[in-house]
This record gives sequence, C-alpha cells and structure tokens, in this order.
Amino acid sequence: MAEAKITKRSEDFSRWYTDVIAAAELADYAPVKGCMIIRPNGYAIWEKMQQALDAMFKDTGHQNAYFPLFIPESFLHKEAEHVEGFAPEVAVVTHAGGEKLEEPLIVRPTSETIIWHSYRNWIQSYRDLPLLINQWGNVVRWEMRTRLFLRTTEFLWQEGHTAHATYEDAEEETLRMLGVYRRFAEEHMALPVIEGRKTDREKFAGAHHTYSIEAMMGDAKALQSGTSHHLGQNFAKAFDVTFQTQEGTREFVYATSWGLSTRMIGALIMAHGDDNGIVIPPRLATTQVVVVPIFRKPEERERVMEAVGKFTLRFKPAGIGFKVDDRDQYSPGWKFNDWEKRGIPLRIEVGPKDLERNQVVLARRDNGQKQNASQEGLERTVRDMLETIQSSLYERAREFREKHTHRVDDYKKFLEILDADGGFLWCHWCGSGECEERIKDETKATIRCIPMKAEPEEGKCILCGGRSERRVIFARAY
RNA sequence: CGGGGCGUAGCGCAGCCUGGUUAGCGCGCCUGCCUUGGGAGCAGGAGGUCGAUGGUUCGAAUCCAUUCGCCCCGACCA
Repeated sequence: MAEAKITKRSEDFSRWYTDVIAAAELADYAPVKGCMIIRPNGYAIWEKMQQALDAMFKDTGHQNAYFPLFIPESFLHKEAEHVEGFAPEVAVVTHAGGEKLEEPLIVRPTSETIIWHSYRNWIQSYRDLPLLINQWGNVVRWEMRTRLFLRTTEFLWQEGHTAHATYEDAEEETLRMLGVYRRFAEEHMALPVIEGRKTDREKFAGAHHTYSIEAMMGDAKALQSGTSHHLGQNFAKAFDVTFQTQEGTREFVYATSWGLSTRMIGALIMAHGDDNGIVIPPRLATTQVVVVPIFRKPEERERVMEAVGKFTLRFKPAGIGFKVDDRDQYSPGWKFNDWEKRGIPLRIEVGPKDLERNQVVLARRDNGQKQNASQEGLERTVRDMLETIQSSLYERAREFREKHTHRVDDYKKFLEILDADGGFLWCHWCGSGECEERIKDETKATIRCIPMKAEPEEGKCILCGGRSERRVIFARAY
C-alpha cells in the first residue's frame, strides 16, 4: 500500500498516466520487459468489459472457442503480407523438453493462421457457412516501446474469426462487429468514437481492408480502440479453405477478423481520468458505490452501521455493486481520497448528522459534487445517479472531442493547429500513400480513418492540392 | 537500435563529487493509546547481500571497468 502521489495531468500527461495506474493499483511492471501484471482492480475492469462484449457477440450469433498459443512457424509464412507484417515482432520457441525443436513454434501474435488451418477441415459446404467464432485469449507481440495497457508485449484480447460464402456477407459481418465495438465504447465505456476505414498503409497485414473505431484521449491524441477486418479470400487461399456452393461449384470462402484488447483500459484512464486518478464509468465498475460511515464513539458507530446495513440491503436486489468501508484505522477524509483515486463512481457518506435527518450525502466522482439524499428509496436514487454519471461522462468526452476537432484546408494552418492544440483534423486528402507518408514524416500525424459518416465533399488535398472527394481524419495517435 | 534519466527497506528519496564506526530520512507496515464530516497525533517496533560481476584500496553504497534491468524521448504497432 504505497502512497504514490499523482502528477498533475496538465503538467505531464504521460507521467500522470503511469501514476494513475499505480495509485489505483491497476497494474504492475513484470520482471520481463514490456510485460505487465494486471492487478485485481485492473482485471475487474477487464472482466466487466468481457461480460458486456461477450453478451453482444452471443447476441450476434457467435460462439466462443479456444485455439492454441503455439503455432508452427511455417503457418505464419503462408500468407505473404501477414508474415511481412508480423514476423519482426513474433516470439519464437526453439527449445522445449530439453531439446531443440524440429520446427520452431511461434507464440501467436494473432490467431488467423492456426484458426484457418482448422477451418479447412470444418468447412465443406455452403451449409457450413457462416462460421462465427470468437476467442478470448492472450497474444504476444515483441514491441520496441511499451506502455502499460496501451502497448504491452503480452496482452489480453478477444479475436473473432468468421467465414462467409460471399464478399458481401463478409463485409456485412465486418461492419456489424464494428458497430458492436462502437456501441460497446459509447454505452459501456462512455467513450464517443468515430467509425471509419483505415488507409492501405494503416490496415491489418493480410486484410483486404480494415475498419476501426477511433477515440480521443484527454490530451487530444487519438487512440485506435477496436478493429474489424475484411480479410477477403487471402487466408482461405493461403490455407486452401473452399466450400461447395448450392450450384455445385467450389469457391474460396471469405473471412473477417475483429479484435479488442486490454488497451481499452488505457483508453478508459486517458479519456475520463483527472488529477485525482482514474474515473470508472458506472457500467464498468464492479464497485459502483462505496459507503463511508462516519462516527466518533462506539455508540455512534453502532447506529450508523445499522442504518448502512438497512439501506445497503436493498442495493443488491437493485443490481448495485457496493462496498462498505468500515475500516477504523483510517479517517473519513483519507478514505475519500483513497476511493477517488480508485475511480469508484459514487460515494455515500453517512454520519450521525445524517441519521437525524434520515439522509445520506452522495458525492459524485466525475465532478466532485455532493448532495443530500433521503435514505428512503435510496437504491432508486443511487441507480439514477449512476445513470446520470454514465451519461455525463459520455457527454463530457464528446464535448471535449468537439472542442478539439478542426476542419482545416491549409497545410500551414494544419501544422499550427496540430502543434497548438492537437486533436482531430478533418482534411481533404488525395488518396495517395506518398502524401500520407510525407505528412506523417513531417508532422507525426497519421490518417486515423476515413470516417464513414462523412458527407461527400469536393476539395483539394491538404498537401498536394490534388482532387479529393471527402475529408479524412488526421491526428497524432498512441 | 539512437538520445536522456534512474537502480540504496514495500514506495519515494538523501548519502556518492571529497572512500573511514553500527547506511539515513519521509510515507507505508506492526503494537498500544488517542482520534474520525476531505489524506490526524503521540510512543514504541520490524524491515537493507546499497541492481550484478570484477577491479583499485588497509578499508567501497561512494572511485574505475564490465554487465543487467527499468523509465522517458525518437524509428514499428492494437
């Protein structure tokens, strides 16, 4: 229980981020470089995310399965673009059982290859399609620079892998799951996101094309928060997965894959956190409410705890996750701070003065406001308050994003705004990889996505002046 | 891999430049008393192969060399 003080967010965002993680006891550094230990407080958030997403996957017809961590090295080489994209960051097992292995094993950086190896046997007829499978697991990517949650050598995620009879079916699935991610981000994480398509430079290695949701963090930088890929027939061809059509012809199947990782915990911290620490949206909080009883004498303690017992009894049936902090080695003030840095959305204070008036004090984590509430029907008040906190977190994040979103048509202005404010820059782009690359080299801003909701609009490329039909989003990103 | 910073108690640090009894301080932890509406107080206590290895020296946390690791900034990525 080390006392870590949190660097001010405005002072040093990056240090603030790591301080918040330490203060809330979300994760530790592991003995192995780039790896992290997810502590109970952090893992609880991940479990909530899993629950919400898993239900959505099931609702859209998917089943869970599990494929192995180790993959024969040769599998990776079967899809040319895929191997090129991943080979540099793959960990390889060369020895096991005290001997050198005949064929090295790679530790999966993603599971397309091993899954499609199986799909070959599972798919024969159009009647076997679509095949809709999701897997929860871990993957390893040997990254050069790592940061807790945002980019770690090993991370937890889910990866969906589906097979379809037609390009259109696969496209529909790709977009459906993108939509699931968007809803998850908005409704559970209180995080507004932009759905869009990745440029060829930014797409997944081995994909026909990639979609993502992009979110804005508290320092106005972008974070890719979930990706959905249309893999075309690339993996079907690499692993020879064909099916017989109704007409009796043989075709390669179409594939999708989509993933969302523990990086989302980083997104949560950077989107909602403040100088006091993380702020967990109520729908992702295991402990949504913490009750801090206040008393001096044993006699008061008894009376206060009795009242606490009474109203918390009604919390569980109402679906409210709560904790009563009756530790008596700490003062109330200390507890207030303690729970704030852990991001618990709502605090209830109850002391002798409240008992006289049959009330409690509610303190919101998101804006620090306190108000009185009757003990009568408190479970309803609390439930409503949690909803209010959830939606105001979303609203605040949305307003922040709007404030840091700019339409820019002039490259000089582009540079100015990027340095002064950052944020999302909606600009015209001619579609060439050269312009994209040059802008990245000169400004460190990348094209986050080609937003799907953008209206077609004639314009000139911000760099070369070439013809453009729609705006894309540039930003500096994590 | 390049640039910068740092390894001394669970955490944060001082000591190092200028080598010398038993290596300090704050927080946290344990015991007791006292306290409790925004991080209380007092008293006592536990806790260290000074990142590792080698060297210089009568003597090394301190000087030298090597090495390992971590953090931050850049080139790759969810």
